[in-house]
Amino acid sequence: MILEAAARVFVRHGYARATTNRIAEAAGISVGSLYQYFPSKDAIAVEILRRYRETLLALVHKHLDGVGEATLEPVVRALLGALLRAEGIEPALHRVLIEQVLRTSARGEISGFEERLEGALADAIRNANGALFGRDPDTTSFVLVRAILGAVHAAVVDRPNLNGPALVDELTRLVVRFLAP
Amino acid sequence: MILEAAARVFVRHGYARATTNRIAEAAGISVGSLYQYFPSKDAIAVEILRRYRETLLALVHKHLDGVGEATLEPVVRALLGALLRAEGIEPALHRVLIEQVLRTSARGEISGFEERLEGALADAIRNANGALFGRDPDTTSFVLVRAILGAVHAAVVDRPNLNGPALVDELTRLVVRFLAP
Amino acid sequence: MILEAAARVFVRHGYARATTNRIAEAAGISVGSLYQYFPSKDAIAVEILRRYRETLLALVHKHLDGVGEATLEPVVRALLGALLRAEGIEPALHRVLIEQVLRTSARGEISGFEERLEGALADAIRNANGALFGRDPDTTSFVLVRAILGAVHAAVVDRPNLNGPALVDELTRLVVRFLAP
Amino acid sequence: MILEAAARVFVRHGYARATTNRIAEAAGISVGSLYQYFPSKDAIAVEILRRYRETLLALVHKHLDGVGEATLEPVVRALLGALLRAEGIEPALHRVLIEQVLRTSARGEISGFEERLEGALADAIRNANGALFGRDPDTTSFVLVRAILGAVHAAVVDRPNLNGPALVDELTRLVVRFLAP
DNA sequence: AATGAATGAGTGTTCATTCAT
DNA sequence: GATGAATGAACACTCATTCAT
Repeated sequence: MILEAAARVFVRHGYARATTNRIAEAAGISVGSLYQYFPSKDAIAVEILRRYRETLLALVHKHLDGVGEATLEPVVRALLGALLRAEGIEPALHRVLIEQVLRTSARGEISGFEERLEGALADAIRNANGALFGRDPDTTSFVLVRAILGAVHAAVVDRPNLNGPALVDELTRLVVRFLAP
Repeated sequence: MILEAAARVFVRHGYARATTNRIAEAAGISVGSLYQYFPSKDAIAVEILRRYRETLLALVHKHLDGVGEATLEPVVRALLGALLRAEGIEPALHRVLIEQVLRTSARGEISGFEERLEGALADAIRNANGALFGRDPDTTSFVLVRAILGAVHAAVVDRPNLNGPALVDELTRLVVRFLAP
Repeated sequence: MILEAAARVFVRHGYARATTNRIAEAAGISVGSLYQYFPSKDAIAVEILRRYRETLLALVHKHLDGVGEATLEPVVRALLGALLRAEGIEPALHRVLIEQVLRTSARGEISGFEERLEGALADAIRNANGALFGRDPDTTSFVLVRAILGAVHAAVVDRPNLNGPALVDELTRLVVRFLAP
Repeated sequence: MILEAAARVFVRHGYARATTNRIAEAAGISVGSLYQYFPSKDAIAVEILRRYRETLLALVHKHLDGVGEATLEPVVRALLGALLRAEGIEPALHRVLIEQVLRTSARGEISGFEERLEGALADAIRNANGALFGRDPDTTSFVLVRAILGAVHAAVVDRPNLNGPALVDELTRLVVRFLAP
């Protein structure tokens, strides 16, 4: 409850202007109670971000786990479609958390999300394509994860009305062509 | 002077802890004088971001203006290399501004940067490739701009030591393959 | 139990930072139960101080009751030794209570301790010395009680390693000479 | 101005309930201004105590500097009289500061006051009496300083109406007899 | 134009106390 | 009786902004 309320307040007011009293009010409790569940405002944001991150990672794993060489394209298409249909992404929340919380004390506790995605993708690549002859798998998955995250994120945040098949087509094409040997 | 000083203070302390007194001190003037040139702290950040944005756009235009079909790959490679060599990107400043300023009051005054990049890219695409038969140019440039921005930004911010030729190779491959008909 | 626990918490954290929850926890009960036995945090401190005061008074009486003229010095020496050996003084507790509790609401409920000591001493003086010709017994016992309390308290609190025979010698000398006719 | 106002508020409300806003109001300024002169509430109390301490030490030195063997009694009498006439002691302020401020962070910055008094007294003793044959000068001055501080302090705080000649007589007797060889 | 002392609303956080269970 | 979650007033402190000099 508190996390949901806090997420709403973060989205509506931004992190800096989301006062603990406002969050408590939105959660229908008192500030005092808020502090019985979370030791600080930062801790609330960190927990929201942690859960969000786990959700996304689970979604990615769910799609990539069964991937094989023949199935690369449909799997990528399904994953991207799921991401874009906001099954994983909560745009405004993601934005405010990434943009503002990371600046605060919590930096270190949160990092590693993209790195884990890169690892998951690198594994999937090896399973599907064998070696990308001559290409460094670390660099390849770094570029791909960050590029896709950038595009998906931008699509969800800045172009909510663009989420049509054309977008999935283009994103899928980007991935599949990039991963061709 | 004020803008340079403010940029330094933003980078060093983060937006929220960059007090106007600190900025004024770093600029060698008094707070009072600061407010004679900028009506608010936000206005300073907005102006920094505006200039930063213009610099990046100019860099992109400079590289794309002479692009022709035969030269797509070297041009892309040169542009990406320039971006990654921090000729355009100042990672820490970019991060603090994007991550923190946009949430504040200034949201609306700043947007449009990526859209203009997309326009520039779309033009270049048309000049170089003619039509990408059957593909929607808006969606294509949207995906490409956001993907590249995501990857370049991540590389500059999170992997300052990764900026080797392999990275440029992969990024160039991403672009060129994606733009193939 | 509650009082012992509270005393420990007062000593460890100071009065202001000794929360009622901490006290209850130290006592192995809940805050709610705490408030079934004491109406407020102050009341706990007052009761601790009251008992402490009674202990000290009893110690003084025990030594002074049998005093006679011939025995003044050994009695004084024994009493001072007992006080300094912490048979009566618990320095840290004394300090925190005296220094912090008295300021709170409880001022009036606690006073009278020194006055009763003065009375006890005045009686002992009369028994031992008869009249201190020409000297006002009230002033004399006031001065003596406060001087000794000051010195003993300082010794226990500030000079725990000074509690040797030399200290008792000097204190005894102070008392005996002062009470000489 | 701030220190005077703070002293008044400390005395009236006690340290814990002396809010910085109250102090600022009493000083006729805003909280913000308060913090331009002192970095914290504690710092204000520490500075008050420091000045108070210096005043007292100066008073003691002024009286003891010219002491000689023959003049011990009149000098002691004059000093005690001065102390009791509140030339040096501000009872309520002293109490609240000693009792409450020392518990806070400032402990270390303030200590040493009594020790310096002991040193001053020890010097005076040597000048006046030569050696107190066989007695440890450190213990002697410790006992005397703490005893006198205790008695004088109590007189000023608890017996404002007792400050008559009889009190000075008794205190002087205490000192002179104690210092006799 | 330049200064910088002054402002005061606003923040995160604490903790004595209450009361439904 | 016992519990402990809930309360919310209160606090120290910050900082964007103003304005008299």
